[in-house]
Amino acid sequence: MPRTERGVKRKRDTDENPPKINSNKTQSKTEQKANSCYTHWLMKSEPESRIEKGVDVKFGIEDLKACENQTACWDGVRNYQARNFMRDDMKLGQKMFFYHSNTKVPGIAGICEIVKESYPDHTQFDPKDIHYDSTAQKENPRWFMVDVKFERMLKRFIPLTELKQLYQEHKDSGGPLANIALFTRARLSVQPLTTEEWNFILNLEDEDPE
DNA sequence: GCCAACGTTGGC
DNA sequence: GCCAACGTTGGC
Repeated sequence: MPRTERGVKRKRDTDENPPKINSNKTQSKTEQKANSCYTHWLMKSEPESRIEKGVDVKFGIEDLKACENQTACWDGVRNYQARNFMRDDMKLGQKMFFYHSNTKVPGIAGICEIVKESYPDHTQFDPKDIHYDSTAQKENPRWFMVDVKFERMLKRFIPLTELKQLYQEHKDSGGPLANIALFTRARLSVQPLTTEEWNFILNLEDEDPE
């Protein structure tokens, strides 16, 4: 139930024929890369109440913890590249960072596991849902989601500012975060991480924050 | 609440 | 298929 993907009124589909989705060059390049080496993920959701079309979009990591089995479906994603990562590349047992966005101190809060691979996002067919897509067809769903299960909180919250500083240093030094999607593809709500990026960030939880 | 960045739409 | 207009994301 993440509501990070804000409502989209879609009049026309640019993408009826999977898997050849985005003709956009940067996107297909990123996807090829994803197929070959991305095994970890970062997914954004908003931990603070915000009313959109009369509905509270809040879904922080504490909300996931409170779910049955500490598991929830990641519905409401309405961006093609984000969808493609979920639909094509996320595999059972892979780990993802739960990122808090649109909040006073954005950053990474915890770790979750993919416990169910992609299946159609039911909210696209629900006229009462804020992510309803009137043009989605039951026989040919457009939007997909995965199930994620809470694993643990990070030992300390890793704020965006810290990651950003490291990113800027690594851009010059060629360090592990030099190409991290969090800054190179800032608006993507479902992002891939290389194993190197994942391990580097994970090690930060044992360090003292500056 | 502002607004830069960027994805999408649709006229041509 | 270009690209201006428009809409969303999300940090600040």
